[in-house]
Amino acid sequence: MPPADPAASHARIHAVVRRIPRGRVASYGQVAELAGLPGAARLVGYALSALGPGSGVPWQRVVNARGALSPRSEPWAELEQRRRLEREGVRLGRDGRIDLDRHGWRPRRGKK
DNA sequence: GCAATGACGCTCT
DNA sequence: CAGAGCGCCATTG
Repeated sequence: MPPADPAASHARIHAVVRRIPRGRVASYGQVAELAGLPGAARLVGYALSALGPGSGVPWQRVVNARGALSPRSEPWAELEQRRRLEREGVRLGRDGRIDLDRHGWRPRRGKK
């Protein structure tokens, strides 16, 4: 399969994040893998940051592999993300970490 | 077109 | 457990 176009990868990531159900979180690496870009965790973060408000993408459900939120250019967003997740039923530990064992998204290979 | 940067991940020391 | 190094792809100067 030929290499995917830049815009395609972007769209794939976008689609994967959108399928994350409420109350669950997925890691960047996981999203990247599902998007067909294994090992490109950075791309996910970059793609999301490049997006923006109103994109319809629940970016808040994307956290790092440790289940913690990633500091962004502006610290406000981190708090916003945490607040949104808690509102969806996701509880954070004392260290601000999410129990992936409990809230980690387990995609179904329904893909075909 | 090259170099630097960025919401990351994994392995090794 | 903490720190450093390498890989990954796209965007920007």
